[in-house]
Amino acid sequence: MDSFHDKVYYLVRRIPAGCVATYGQIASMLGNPRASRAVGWAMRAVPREMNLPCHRVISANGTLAPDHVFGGRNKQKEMLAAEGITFDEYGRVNLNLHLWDGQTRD
DNA sequence: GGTTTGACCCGTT
DNA sequence: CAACGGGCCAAAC
Repeated sequence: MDSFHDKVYYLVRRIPAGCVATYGQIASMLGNPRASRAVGWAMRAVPREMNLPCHRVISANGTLAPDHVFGGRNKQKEMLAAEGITFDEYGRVNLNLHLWDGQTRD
């Protein structure tokens, strides 16, 4: 369990409810700020059976993942909203409000 | 072990 | 301002 994507799962799992993290941020935490793509790769590679809050992982500009990943267009949006995440009129997450500090602070 | 792809990011056209 | 391309890294084929 030392592979890159394994660390991604571990890190994503640490994201507290009501917070979101960006691919670049996670990649940077792993030590590869350029590995944002690899993070996205790990996300699409991880089975949904896993207890992984992938809905809390979004792109740097606040846009959520493509709908086909969650099987529903606003599916991810609903889950985030249920956790207290708010969106702007463009359907994007307010990173300034919910962006994860990188520490579970818990 | 080289090629392809992937839920990205950033700069340039 | 929207679209395109290049670049980065890691895993699957």
